[in-house]
Amino acid sequence: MAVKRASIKDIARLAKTSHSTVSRALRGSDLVKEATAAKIRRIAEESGYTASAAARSLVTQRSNSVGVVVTSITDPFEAEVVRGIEDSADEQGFSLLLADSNGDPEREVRAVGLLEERRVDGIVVTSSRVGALYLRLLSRMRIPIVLLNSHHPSEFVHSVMIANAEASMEITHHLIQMGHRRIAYLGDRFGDQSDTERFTGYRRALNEAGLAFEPELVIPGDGRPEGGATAMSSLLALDHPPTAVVCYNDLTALGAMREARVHGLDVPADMSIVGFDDLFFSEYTRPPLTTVRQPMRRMGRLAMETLLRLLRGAATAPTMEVPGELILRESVAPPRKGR
Amino acid sequence: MAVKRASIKDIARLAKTSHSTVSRALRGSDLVKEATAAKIRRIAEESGYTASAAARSLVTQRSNSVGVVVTSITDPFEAEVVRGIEDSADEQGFSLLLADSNGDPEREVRAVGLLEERRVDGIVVTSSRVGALYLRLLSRMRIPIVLLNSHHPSEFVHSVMIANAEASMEITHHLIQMGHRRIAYLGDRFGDQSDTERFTGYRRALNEAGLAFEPELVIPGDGRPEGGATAMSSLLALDHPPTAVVCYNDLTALGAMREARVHGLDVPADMSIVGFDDLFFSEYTRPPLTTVRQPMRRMGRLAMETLLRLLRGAATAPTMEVPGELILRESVAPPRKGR
DNA sequence: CTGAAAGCGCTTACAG
DNA sequence: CTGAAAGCGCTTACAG
Repeated sequence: MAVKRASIKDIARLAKTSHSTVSRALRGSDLVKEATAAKIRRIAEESGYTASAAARSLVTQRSNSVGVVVTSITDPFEAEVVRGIEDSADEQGFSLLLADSNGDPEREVRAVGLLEERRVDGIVVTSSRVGALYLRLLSRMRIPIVLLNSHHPSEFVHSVMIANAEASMEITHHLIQMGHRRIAYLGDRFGDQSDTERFTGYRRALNEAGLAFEPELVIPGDGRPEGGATAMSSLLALDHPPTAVVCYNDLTALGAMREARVHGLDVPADMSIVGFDDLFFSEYTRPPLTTVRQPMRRMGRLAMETLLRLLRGAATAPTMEVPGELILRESVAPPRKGR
Repeated sequence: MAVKRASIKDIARLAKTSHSTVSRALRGSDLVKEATAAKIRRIAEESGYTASAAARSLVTQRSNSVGVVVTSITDPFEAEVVRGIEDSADEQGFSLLLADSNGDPEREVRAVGLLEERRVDGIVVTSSRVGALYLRLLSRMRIPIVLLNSHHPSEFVHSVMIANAEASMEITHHLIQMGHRRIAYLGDRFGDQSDTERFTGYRRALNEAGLAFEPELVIPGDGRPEGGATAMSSLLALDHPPTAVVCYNDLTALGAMREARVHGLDVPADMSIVGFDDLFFSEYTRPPLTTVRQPMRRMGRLAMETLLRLLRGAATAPTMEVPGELILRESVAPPRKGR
């Protein structure tokens, strides 16, 4: 099926020169007489010549490609981050190799194996759910790795982070200011560091306000609507349910909102709910969701740029932190009297 | 930064054999004595050897990689499809090169150029918004191409389609059955064939029911919530607004629902709204959205499998069509009396 | 400015 | 079963 493609030698023959000269001309070397170069370019163009990245990278020992490792590309957070990475990669002429692990360890191993064979120049891991296994495998490759929203400093591993604790504290504080006293935290059992940090921010806000921490108000979800719904259901089964809930992310909040509604509660009148991420749908929920905006694309971009800097051998801070932004919408209201 | 990696020659030296034998052993050739093979495998393992895909593909003329071209990976429809492709690619040991054009022609050109340099074995285009430019560029490569939800039969171009017209007809018919007589179609000006076909199904359903087609009830959106909101707003400005609207997709419906609400309408009591796709959030909208489910992952899988079949030189139907599935939820109700 | 030569890391006929 | 040789398509010192 694949038709034989023109090589540098074919062009050389047509241009009556050597393939070395063709290579130089096409790469824009100024070691070639302009007239020769022009002729070569024309012939290359006419014959639809495109250099082989494989051959080139064999000699340069650079592939100009990066591996992007996601837990699931269908998670809107990861998709946005990948978009930012791709934007930057496109500008730099880098290709993106996408590896979706689906959180499956065996698949992780296979994915890393493929990236290794392809000799990617670097890797960005967009998920905070980095298996320890994963990181060990990746580190073995001894190429720069940039983690998104997860930490693991070492010579080869850098991080781009959102200020989780600060943002979580801020949004919890917002609920407190609105008059809430019983505030739940609906986490993500797979959220690792992100979850821990957001939880920390929540606790800190309670603390600062002199509110007691109630373990029964902390329930883990799974980072998705299903988990949010289930967790909300547990919360509502409590003798003394909360009047507000801080969700690990918007997906969790989406499920929590629906579950509250199913139980006949009005959001926000009966129950205030806040999220984290500010995904595309969050301004379209009913009511629109109050949340923390993560600059997802910018973070993706930053990750790619960090990788590029590392590849150039430039010094880079081992971890870069960007701030979250509180987005006030309509899913928060003061608690009803007497609750 | 990149440390020198072990090559086949290094392994050969350590194993006191030739690199040819190492190559054979590692590829599992039965031309190698088992004892030798075992020793080689052990040494390769110990030295962390991983074959170079670049070197291999230089000689085999196969890259075991496919290019995936999306309009935007942040569109949940495309993300789901990519997931299906990736699932299948993973099983076959293929790598995915992701190219996001963001609908920008210049970027399309660059993206295709990169895929060409990398000598991908095939390409799947997940977006129905295929620029004519794109397809011309891609076809030049003379490698198999599979289009998702868009048609363009030729020797190298195959398609995986949803039965747009049928599904659209069915969901429109559902609205008619519920008693609606003034039904709008809220399209996607960038939707190309998908939009045309869904519109056709809508018209056909009206026709069959003997309902007049009213051009003023057809308004194009942009396939996203913003466009859905704007279009709904125009619809509501009509002297005689519709009582139901068929949206090009769920994203459009999301915007339309919010806009209806902003205008003080209750969905579905005052306005029935249906979508297309059944994205992850559609069961979480309020009210949950009645829509047509596309088996997105399965379609992605099918696209990849078609590509693989083409690469094997096997015969394949130029276009494969999968059915949509009507998902009844709560965004549809009979029209209010007297409207 | 230009060309011949070496080499990147593999696979695979060919000869034994 | 094994090895030497050729070659995939490039880049880049080296010599002119």
